[in-house]
Amino acid sequence: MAYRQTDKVAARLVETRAGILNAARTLVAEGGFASVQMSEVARKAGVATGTLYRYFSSKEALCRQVFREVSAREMDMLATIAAGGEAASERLVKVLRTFAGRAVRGRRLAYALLAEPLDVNLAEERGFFRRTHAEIFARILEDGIENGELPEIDVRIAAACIAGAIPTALIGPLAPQSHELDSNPDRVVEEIVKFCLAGAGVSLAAGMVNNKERRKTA
Amino acid sequence: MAYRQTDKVAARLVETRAGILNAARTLVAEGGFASVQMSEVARKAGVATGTLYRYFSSKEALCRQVFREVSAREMDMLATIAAGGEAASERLVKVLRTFAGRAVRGRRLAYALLAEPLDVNLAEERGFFRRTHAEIFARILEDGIENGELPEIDVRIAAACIAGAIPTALIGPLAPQSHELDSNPDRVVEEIVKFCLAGAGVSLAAGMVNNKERRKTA
DNA sequence: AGCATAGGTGAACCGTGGTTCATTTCTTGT
DNA sequence: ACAAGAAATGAACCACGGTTCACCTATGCT
Repeated sequence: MAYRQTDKVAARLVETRAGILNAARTLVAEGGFASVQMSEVARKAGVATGTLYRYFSSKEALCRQVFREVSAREMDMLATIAAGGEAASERLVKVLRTFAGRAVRGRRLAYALLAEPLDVNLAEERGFFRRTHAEIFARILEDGIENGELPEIDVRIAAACIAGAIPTALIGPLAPQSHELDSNPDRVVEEIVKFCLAGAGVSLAAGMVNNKERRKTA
Repeated sequence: MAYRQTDKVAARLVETRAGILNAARTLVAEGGFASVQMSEVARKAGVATGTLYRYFSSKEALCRQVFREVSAREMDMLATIAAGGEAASERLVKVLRTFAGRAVRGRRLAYALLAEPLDVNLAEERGFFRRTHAEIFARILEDGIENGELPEIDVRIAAACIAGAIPTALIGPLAPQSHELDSNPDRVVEEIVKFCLAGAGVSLAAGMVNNKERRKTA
């Protein structure tokens, strides 16, 4: 025999793969998944279109991977907060603020992940993403109910409401004008969070305390 | 000259047009806008594909019209309730229940109107539809704030939250299983409405009173 | 150097489904 | 009945963009 893949080559392959994902991710962040064209991805990654198919079996597979990588970061972030040791209502506030805050700031990407029309294959991926959100919310609500911080509500439904309210109020046709979001993102985020907290039965007073971070509460 | 359109013919044209819209609407209700194919519409309407283009300049135009007709009915319904003379919180409860209730019962169509991935042209139409919802909610909230029934909140944002929470909690990946919705739609609707009312600051007690329709309240 | 094999290329291919248009059929006035 | 124009037809057309594949280049071993 006369050829066996060496480390150097393997490294280059990894790099190329990363480059392709990178190019695709950039395109998504610029114009959503709909704007991703294989020829464009290839151009941006500096390879031929055919090459893409040596790394990903199809456009769908590529987009899926992009979706996963981008959404994983978001989910981890929320999961970390949710796993913290604070009181349920405090964790809830933090999670909602983070979720909403990141969505406003990365609106284009948030749009792609949460609201953009996309075909069934990717919709599955999004389904997972959103269900994970809802689960995170639901678990915190459960905690809160268990130890009496929150009233007894259907946590699944409340979680779904939250997971729907936040993106809708921040991105898409019902969101405030972009310039308002840019000039005053925190106010809008606070208002949305307030709505969701109230919906879940968190007393507003408790929410407000968190606003200033425990001062002399503990 | 030798031909001038007569009433009989004009009537037939109107009928054919209606037939086409009807066929298209049926297809939408069955499988969403994505499943609409001109050839299918033609088959279902009993005309040739070419004929469609004598009535609608393009597929987009046809779908747009279908969207408008279907959504107009829904909007009117809500607008009528909103214009009623009851107290703001009562009107709010009614509007939310109607919105959610109709969505659960006509889930396939609601999906097409509210959640299905569709391309930009129709997305515009949907934008109008959703903005109208939000406006209806917002106006009621304003009324409530003005006469002191409700706390002072940002009505635009609250309205957007509501308009996002309800569909998300009822259709799509975060909704309860279909069989649960079928067997127990009212419970789910009530729970969602409760969340939204609480979010908007309607005291739960008031909401509950309405549940039984004023008994001896007034 | 020479061979075997992996990796890369990009122009051509192809399925899909909306749209067109030359032709046919129907309507109406003379 | 016939002409003149309107309406309907549906097979052919076309654009689009993902995918393929025959060919080329780079790499590693002897």
